[in-house]
Amino acid sequence: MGATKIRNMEEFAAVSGISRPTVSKYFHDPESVRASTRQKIEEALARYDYRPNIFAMNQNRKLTKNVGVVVPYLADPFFVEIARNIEQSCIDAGYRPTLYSSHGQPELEKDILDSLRSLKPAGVLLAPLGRASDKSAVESFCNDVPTVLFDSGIQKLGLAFVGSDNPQFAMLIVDYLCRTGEPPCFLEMRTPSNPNANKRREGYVAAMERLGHEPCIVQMAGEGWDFEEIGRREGGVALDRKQFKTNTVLCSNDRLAIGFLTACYERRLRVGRDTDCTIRVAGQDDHPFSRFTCPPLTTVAQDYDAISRHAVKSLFEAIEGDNKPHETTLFQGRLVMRDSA
Amino acid sequence: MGATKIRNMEEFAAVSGISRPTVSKYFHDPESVRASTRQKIEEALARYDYRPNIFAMNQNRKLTKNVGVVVPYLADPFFVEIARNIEQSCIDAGYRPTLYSSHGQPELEKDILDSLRSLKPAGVLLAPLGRASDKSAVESFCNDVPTVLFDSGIQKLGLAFVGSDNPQFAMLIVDYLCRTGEPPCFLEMRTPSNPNANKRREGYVAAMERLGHEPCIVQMAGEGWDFEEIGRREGGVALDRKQFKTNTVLCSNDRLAIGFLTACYERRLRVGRDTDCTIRVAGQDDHPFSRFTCPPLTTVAQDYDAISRHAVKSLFEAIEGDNKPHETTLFQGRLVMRDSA
DNA sequence: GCCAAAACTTATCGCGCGTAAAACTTTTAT
DNA sequence: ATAAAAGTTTTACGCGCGATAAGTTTTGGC
Repeated sequence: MGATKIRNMEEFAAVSGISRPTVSKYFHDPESVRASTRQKIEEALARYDYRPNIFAMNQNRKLTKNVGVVVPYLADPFFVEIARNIEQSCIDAGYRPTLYSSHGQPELEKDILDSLRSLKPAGVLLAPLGRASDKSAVESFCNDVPTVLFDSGIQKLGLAFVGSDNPQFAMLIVDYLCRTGEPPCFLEMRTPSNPNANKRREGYVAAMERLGHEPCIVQMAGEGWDFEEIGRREGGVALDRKQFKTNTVLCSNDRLAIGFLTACYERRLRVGRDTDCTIRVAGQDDHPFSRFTCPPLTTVAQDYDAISRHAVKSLFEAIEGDNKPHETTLFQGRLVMRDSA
Repeated sequence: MGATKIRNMEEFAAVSGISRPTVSKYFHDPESVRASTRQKIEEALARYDYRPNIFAMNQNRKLTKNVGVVVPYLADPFFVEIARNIEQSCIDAGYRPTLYSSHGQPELEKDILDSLRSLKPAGVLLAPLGRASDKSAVESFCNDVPTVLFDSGIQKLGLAFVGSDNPQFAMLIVDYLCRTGEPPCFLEMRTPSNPNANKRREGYVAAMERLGHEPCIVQMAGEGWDFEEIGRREGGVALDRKQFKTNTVLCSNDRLAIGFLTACYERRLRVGRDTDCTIRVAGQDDHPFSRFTCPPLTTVAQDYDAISRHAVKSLFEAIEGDNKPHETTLFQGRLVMRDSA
């Protein structure tokens, strides 16, 4: 450590024996300067630990190194997992990710996009609220800022969409459930926040028809993102009303399933595939907690890793010039057999 | 909307009929200008929707309006809940919160603090990793940036510490468990990441001794933040080894309890307070999922709301000049009786 | 209506860096 | 060896705003 403190790039350039514009170039892209120059700068960097003023940098740069990551509901560990992967990929690529959660509130989502604009981000990875999103706000945002949508797509907005092949999810697990017992009923919210729910229902219906079974869809009342509570309360109502025509229930997602398992427990129904069980329950997503429900939840795993990796890749390709048309990438689910079905 | 686009404060001042320095003053604090002036500016604001360049603002201001919020592990919905409250309080106070998660990695925590420095935040709300934190890094950060610690305190670092009265948590639930059945054994990790765990153990021991029972502490192997899996795997080992001297297990926190419930399920142990149950399990925290375990988990609720509210309040008081000495504020827990104990 | 205080205007500087142009130096290719 | 290419230095300007000083207008209390 040098004793003198470096106050700005001018001073740092002086102690490293390089001119300021070249130093500036170095910070923009270390590879863009000659190796001998780079070495000089890095030696000075080690001795004085100077760091460019981030505000002054971003003020004049057309494009900052900021990347916004927006998820609809951070209380869902699924999104935390995705966010963690995305953040890491961004850092590795030399960008500064910032995480935002809409917390299920459309107003907040709008505010986030609004304040994100003023950060002049190089790009944004956005998982929109879905049905509740202010479409025109999202659309105008996508027009202004390079944005890749993930998890839940809105029309063909943004540079690309990366998500899961939801119909395949449903088909995969319907297949499994039919092979191993009675065909499943489908439990979902009447007005799901997330458009993926519709794809999953359609996948369920298609799979059932293909296998020659009549679909049985049970829809629950309730709004918002409090899925577990809705699954418990309204799923319980459905149980009491005997709305399930078979002993097998496929939930639209794991969080509903977790709540529904509680409803079953409250009614002393044994859940599982053993002979002494009266009901089978399955979910979709492989929520981090599904491993720990009682019984552990059989489900279809989203490929968190592939989704986050590909979303980041798409964004950076677009930022760095590749002018591709809008592309939708969907990843397959993987069956996770546990004890609940 | 006016047709002409406003490029900077100069132009905006022109269309609003006010001088630039006064407009600047307005954006710094709307109350600091005359009502008639404020009205003129706000009318122009409605017509032209100009927003000051955030980078130029922060470059010259001694203090930005940025507030950093750092949590150790976002995959734990407890921290999401706290973060959500804190974010809202900051926004209401006119600040810009930014959320970071250390994701259980000490290196990442250090990086976050490092990059936070360069954002010149007005203040930071930090829930450190705890035992794994780089103490000297946290200390030097606290010396440079107004920081309020929460959840897990490190010595007397920072402006203040806001958390839960952990000994009281343990006493509260030990009391309850003893009143309603056999005295509890205490299940925890051998090397807990979080210093709160030690306080809880001490509270447990004190409460047991006060009630004339011999403490029984079962410690589990395992490192990291994967509490549920540790509770399941190592809790299961403890069950198999019959390490619990009574039929009641108090877990150091809810996430361990959630995993431990799975371990019980795997061994076909009925958990609860009914006569046909063989084991009672309780947790501490009132994790958002505890309502949905099977059986629902009896626990001690952290006062999320009070903690987040008071942490933000402490920070803003300190920022706005009150030069108080370091103050520790602990909130009481509330017993949440469910079916597991 | 007077007068001091408060609020505003005008003018000017500085922040730390990006960026561009022109002259210069080093490296690479022929 | 020579020319071309690539990298570097010097010089200079601009970004959008914060901050300040000196002068002008408005306000509110009497």
